[in-house]
Amino acid sequence: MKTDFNEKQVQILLIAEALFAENGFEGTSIRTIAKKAEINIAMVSYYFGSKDKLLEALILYRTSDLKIQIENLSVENLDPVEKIDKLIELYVNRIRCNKGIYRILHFEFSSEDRETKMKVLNEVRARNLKSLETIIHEGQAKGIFIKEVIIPLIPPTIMGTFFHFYMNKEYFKKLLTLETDEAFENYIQTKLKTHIQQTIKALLLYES
Amino acid sequence: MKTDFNEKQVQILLIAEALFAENGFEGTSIRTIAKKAEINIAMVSYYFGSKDKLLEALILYRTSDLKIQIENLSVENLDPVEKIDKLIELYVNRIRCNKGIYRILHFEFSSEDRETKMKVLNEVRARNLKSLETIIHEGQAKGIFIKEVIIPLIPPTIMGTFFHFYMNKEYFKKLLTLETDEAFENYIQTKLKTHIQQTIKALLLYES
Amino acid sequence: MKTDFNEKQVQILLIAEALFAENGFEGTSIRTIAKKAEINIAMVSYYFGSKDKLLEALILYRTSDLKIQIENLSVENLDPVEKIDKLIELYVNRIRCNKGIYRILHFEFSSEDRETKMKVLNEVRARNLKSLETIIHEGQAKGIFIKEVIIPLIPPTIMGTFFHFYMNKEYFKKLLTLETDEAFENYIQTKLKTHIQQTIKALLLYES
Amino acid sequence: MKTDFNEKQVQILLIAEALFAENGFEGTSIRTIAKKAEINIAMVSYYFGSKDKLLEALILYRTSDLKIQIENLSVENLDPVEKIDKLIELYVNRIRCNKGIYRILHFEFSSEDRETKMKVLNEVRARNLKSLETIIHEGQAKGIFIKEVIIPLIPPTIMGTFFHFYMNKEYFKKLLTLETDEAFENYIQTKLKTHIQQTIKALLLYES
DNA sequence: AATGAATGAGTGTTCATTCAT
DNA sequence: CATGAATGAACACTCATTCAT
Repeated sequence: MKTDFNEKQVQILLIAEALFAENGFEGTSIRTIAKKAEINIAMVSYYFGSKDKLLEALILYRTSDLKIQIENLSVENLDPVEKIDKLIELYVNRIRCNKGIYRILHFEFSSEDRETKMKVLNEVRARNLKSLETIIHEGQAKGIFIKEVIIPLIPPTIMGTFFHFYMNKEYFKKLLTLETDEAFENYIQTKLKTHIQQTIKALLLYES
Repeated sequence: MKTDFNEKQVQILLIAEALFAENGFEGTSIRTIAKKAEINIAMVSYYFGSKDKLLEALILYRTSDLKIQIENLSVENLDPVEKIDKLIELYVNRIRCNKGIYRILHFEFSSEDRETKMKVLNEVRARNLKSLETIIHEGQAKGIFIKEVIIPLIPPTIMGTFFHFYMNKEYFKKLLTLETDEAFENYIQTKLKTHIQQTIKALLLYES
Repeated sequence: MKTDFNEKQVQILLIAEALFAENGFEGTSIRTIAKKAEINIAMVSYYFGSKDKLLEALILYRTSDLKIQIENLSVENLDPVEKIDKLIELYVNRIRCNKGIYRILHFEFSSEDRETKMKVLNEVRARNLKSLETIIHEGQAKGIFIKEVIIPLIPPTIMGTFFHFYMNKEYFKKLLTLETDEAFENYIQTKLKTHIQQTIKALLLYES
Repeated sequence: MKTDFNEKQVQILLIAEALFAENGFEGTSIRTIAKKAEINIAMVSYYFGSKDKLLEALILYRTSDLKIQIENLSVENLDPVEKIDKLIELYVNRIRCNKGIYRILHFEFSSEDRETKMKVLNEVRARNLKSLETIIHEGQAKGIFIKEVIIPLIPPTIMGTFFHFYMNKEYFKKLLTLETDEAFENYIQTKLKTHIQQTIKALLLYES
């Protein structure tokens, strides 16, 4: 499976990503993509084989991207609590910058058999989880973090909180009186991020 | 707007709900619904007017259901921490029993203009938030809960965690070695529920 | 074939006629008729057998009506020119009052095989033509009317003028600055009627 | 708005015209057109966008045709009476050659809101009316034509007479003992045309 | 006698895809 | 290598009609 795409293919992928994120996979027609990309309708099938293949290509393109973004936190000279903060900040930023593909990955594929194919995605998840585990185990070894915590359930809390907030944008804009999209985005980067950090830290630190 | 549906209508609604939850609204055709419900294709339009109206009817049917399920927690003679536990249990159970409609409501309509129509949904959300606020304010007044918490961000954490877990079923089944769907369901009702309770309680109780 | 209809049937017929006249036969659905008549959808089929049969019933009902409306002009003690005036007035009024059925008869069925069935219509036409011939022959005998005229082409001029005007209602309303439908109707009864009378009289009187 | 159509489009337009003229717009399905044109059902939408647009294209195609046919009568060195004769001959010939589209235009759009969109048609009508007015005003100025005439009611008389005759073909064939369609067509070009000319001239010349 | 429920054929339209050039 | 033309299947929906009650 090829992972390098030419200029035109990338252009199509980016537009497809935006449209998929906006209207969903089923809600986006090849015609719409072609029109927005100012290319012929046949080009999508020509370049990617089919609409499904286009999506797979998009995931491939984006997840290979994700790999590069991941840095190794454990080497940094920070205490575990700071590392958690940092990790969540990284998480949030990464999702924020890749909302399109994340949304697609997490909502278009839920409960589909396609999921099994998503090796790349699973690899990313596995690495993320590994990073988190390393940090937490370090904190637990140092007696800072509690032990009664199910680590695999922490990423769902981080990502779930983010997505639930993001996908109910209009509701929260109204609720929190965020007038513009910029205000909403800004809220995510400040208050929401802090909320998630605070939540996870509390979970790890609070001895019940 | 009618809220009572006859037997056949309910049958259609239930099948539609399952299919919408499984394949999304756009991904589900009237034909599929009709075939599964063993009715004529025209019946959907006949009973509900259109596919859109069917969805609205489904939401109406389910949310009128939700209203009834809501109980008043504040009157119970429990301390705030127990109330939080109870509320989350209620939350989780309600979502669990209405996964279909919840998924539709929270993910199919994200960023759609239809959202504004969803008064019922907003009412439910408002009531839920109100209950939560009441409990937390009580806890804060008693000096049990911390004050540095953004209450409207708590439901996203509860629901987001649940949904992210639920919508990545296959991944977590593999990760947590849950062989069957029953095991998965059981995990939600025990471990996941506890994780969410633990998380929110920590958030409210941990003085940083 | 029965020609007497009960109260409910007549009600349906009248509403159907209005709708057919407005939107044509194909453009009018049984549902629309049923809704406007505030009866069950099945009633139309129940009372008349089918939509086609309804139309036939309507034609039957109206043409048996038309028969009665025809009066004998020739006996009246008027000079031929006055008789022409009178005849056209009668023509116009009759068409005006039966626009629906006339439109259907003359334009919905043109070139259809059903035409052969339309014995009643042909009888009416024959009688009308006979009346006209009698008057014109009388006028010609008296040396008032010219002889170089093809009598069977006169009804087309009368009816054609009327219908062309009526069926391009919106255009003529704009052209003649007739603001309301009432103004349009009034224009027909006054100016258009006079125009037709003037035209036919000129045709009969003008020696070229 | 494009007015040039390729070979295939013209083929479709011609078949559509025939079918629309035969069975009306509503009475003609895209499938029927496609079948008769031996093309795929989707081609109509593909070429024209929609059934409505197909009709608009047809009107455009035909009326742009009409434009070319129109000659400037006023410049010819004829007296007003001759000009009227000529104009009517032109009228009749044009309608005769474009019966299909004329029938559609005049009977499918009666009293519909679509009518307002039909700018091209209105332009043609306006131009025709203008030509007629010019001639009549000239005749009136020369003291040949009477002044008591409502000019906008003359086209309805011309066209109405023609159409009423044409659309009741079978009736008139029987009445006038015209055995064949050719005889009928011939009658239109000779007797009917003359009748209309005679009628309008009489209207304009007869001083009551 | 009258009707609500239900049907299957048909509507216009859009879809992803293919193919000849 | 790229594309405009074309396709057939599927879409939501409306139609006139029927049938059990």
